[in-house]
Amino acid sequence: MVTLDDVAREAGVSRTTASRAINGKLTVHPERSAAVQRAAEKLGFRPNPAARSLARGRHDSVALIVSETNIEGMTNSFFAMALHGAIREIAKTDQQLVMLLRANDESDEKFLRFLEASHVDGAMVILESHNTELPGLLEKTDLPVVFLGRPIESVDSALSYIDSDNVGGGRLAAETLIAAGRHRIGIITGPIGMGVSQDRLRGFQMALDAHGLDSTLVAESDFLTAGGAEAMGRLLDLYPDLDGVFVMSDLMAAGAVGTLKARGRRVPEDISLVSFDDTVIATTLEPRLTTVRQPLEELGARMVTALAELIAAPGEAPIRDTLPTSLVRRDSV
Amino acid sequence: MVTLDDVAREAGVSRTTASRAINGKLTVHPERSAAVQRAAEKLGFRPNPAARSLARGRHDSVALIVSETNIEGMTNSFFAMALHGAIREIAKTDQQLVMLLRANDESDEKFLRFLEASHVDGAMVILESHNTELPGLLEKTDLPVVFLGRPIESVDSALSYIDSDNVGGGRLAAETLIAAGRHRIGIITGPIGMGVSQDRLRGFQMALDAHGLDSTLVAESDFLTAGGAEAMGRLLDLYPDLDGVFVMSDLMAAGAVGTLKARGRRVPEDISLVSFDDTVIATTLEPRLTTVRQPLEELGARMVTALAELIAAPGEAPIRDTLPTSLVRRDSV
DNA sequence: ACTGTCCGAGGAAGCGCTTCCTTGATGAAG
DNA sequence: CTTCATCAAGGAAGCGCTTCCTCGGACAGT
Repeated sequence: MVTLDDVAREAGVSRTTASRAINGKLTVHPERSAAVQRAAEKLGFRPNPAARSLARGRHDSVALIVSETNIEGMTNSFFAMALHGAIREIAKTDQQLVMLLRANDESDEKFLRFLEASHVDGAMVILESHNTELPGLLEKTDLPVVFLGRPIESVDSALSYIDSDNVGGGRLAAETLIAAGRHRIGIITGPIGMGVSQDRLRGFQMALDAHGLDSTLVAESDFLTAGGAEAMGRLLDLYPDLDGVFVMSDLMAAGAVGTLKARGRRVPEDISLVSFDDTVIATTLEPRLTTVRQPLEELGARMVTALAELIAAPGEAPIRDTLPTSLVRRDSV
Repeated sequence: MVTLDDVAREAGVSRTTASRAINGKLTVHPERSAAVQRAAEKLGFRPNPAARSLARGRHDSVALIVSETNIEGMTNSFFAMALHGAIREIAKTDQQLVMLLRANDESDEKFLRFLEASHVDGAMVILESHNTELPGLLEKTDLPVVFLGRPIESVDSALSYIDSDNVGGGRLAAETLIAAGRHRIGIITGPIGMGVSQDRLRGFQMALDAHGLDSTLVAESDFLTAGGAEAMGRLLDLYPDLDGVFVMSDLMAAGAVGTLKARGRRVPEDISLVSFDDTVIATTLEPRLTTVRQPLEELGARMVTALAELIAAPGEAPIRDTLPTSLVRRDSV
């Protein structure tokens, strides 16, 4: 850990002056100030916020008070539900949850610095399709990190993650469609670069192959509604005889159902559909979706406890937990 | 501020012993330990987390890394959109955002202690119908607090809040319906105990009164979908000749439209509807909703800056800002 | 040339807590 | 009765930073 003293020594000034320079006080000679800045930069100095708070009597942190119901209401997305589980679990400990925003246009370098400046004991990331670069980035830090969702990098790295049994979920979806008597079964995946997509696809294909069915009716998409609508169209164009489809998220399923209706295909009469997630969408859509449930709030909670374990025992083996998925039968099959 | 030294003095032991007792170390005589606990309780001692972090080299805080897109996707609720604005704004400063969960079953007393133990410089609350007790509770603390949404207590207190122009929004809704030639216009409100409900109702009634229309066709509800469906039914039962309705949230509008359809009323042919919020629901519903837009992300951002001002200048007058609402015309009028 | 100002810089104290090290007291062992 | 271990408790240092206070030097005014 680089302290202000180190910086002062490097710059050849007193700690007092270094402090002033770092804080942009005006009573310090420009030349020396520059020297301090240079030294700080060179050594990678990050002021310890705890020491600052103590000395200043100020904390530079504000609270957002979140009523439980605030987040209970957020049942409509993967992220929100996982967040709910995580916050609940944190509240049981005496830890604080600080939210760090990684802006879309922020450079990797800058974010890493920001993260280190935060002086947190560990970090968690809920992986969605848009932040797949984070695992690779966070590998560079030796801060304990837990991901919700298997990072694609996990095979040859020591990343820790909590995930649901996506392979099993994919198999479950496929078997449900097969059991319903379907045999031209397509699949709409999330970004194929994501671990979850690969795992679900694998489970799905294993099941179809085991039954001697064609498992190559694949359309890649993005987990979102519009993408699902578009991918469904593509699939239908290529395989007009489709009678079943596994869609990897409720959101995409909403889009897919729209396309299906627009093309005059009835669900489930003409084509059966199984989706994934079991968010509220699955119950509000017409027809209500048969979907593979992921225990999102549990995943969020487990992410928190896993991180605590990692912090308590650094250098141990990575934590990799898989929670079971289950099928929720409704009206779309 | 009560420090460990105060506790030690009160308990008649050394600071070292007090520290050990507080942290449950076993090398302290049970009797003295009890004395320390009593003293701490009596004085209301809360360990300063900054001092702890500094001494222990540990921070007891973990980060949740949130990509911007994570929360951009949360466009479907009042809370989520405001949160988005707030997080973005915080990221511009060097402050940290800590999320504090107020559990549904947590006592006021306990929460207040928890809040104080957090040692944050200030707090923010996004008011929704379920956490209306928070303003009254937080008045008891002298921590700077900013609410998003006018607390009902605001009239005779010094609470700070940011709100959208709900009176103007209510008027806007009414005038839109009147301009569409409607003259039996009902309204479905949120909980009437909430400031926002009162304000929107007031604006609505002012406009109807100005045009000599009956402004008493009121049904109270809860801002949620099911409530909206139910309230619409009530309104229809009482006033079968209704030809226009102002619904105070997109969520309730979704329910109301459902009821309307079920009863064979076409929107907007038979009855015009204006809602409030402009969340994604407004564009996904059939018909797409004409709705009063609140600048939710701006409200969230302004809440952050207001809090910063409050922290910087404590004891100043409360901050009360109102941001304009606007009408978004779609297909429901 | 002498005093008075002003400015930049450093010494040192101190923020509130934990913890190493030491000390005194007690009881067991020789 | 002395010696040792054992245990509870306190003294004091120190975590990394800010900031009050002091001080030396440069400069201007007389």
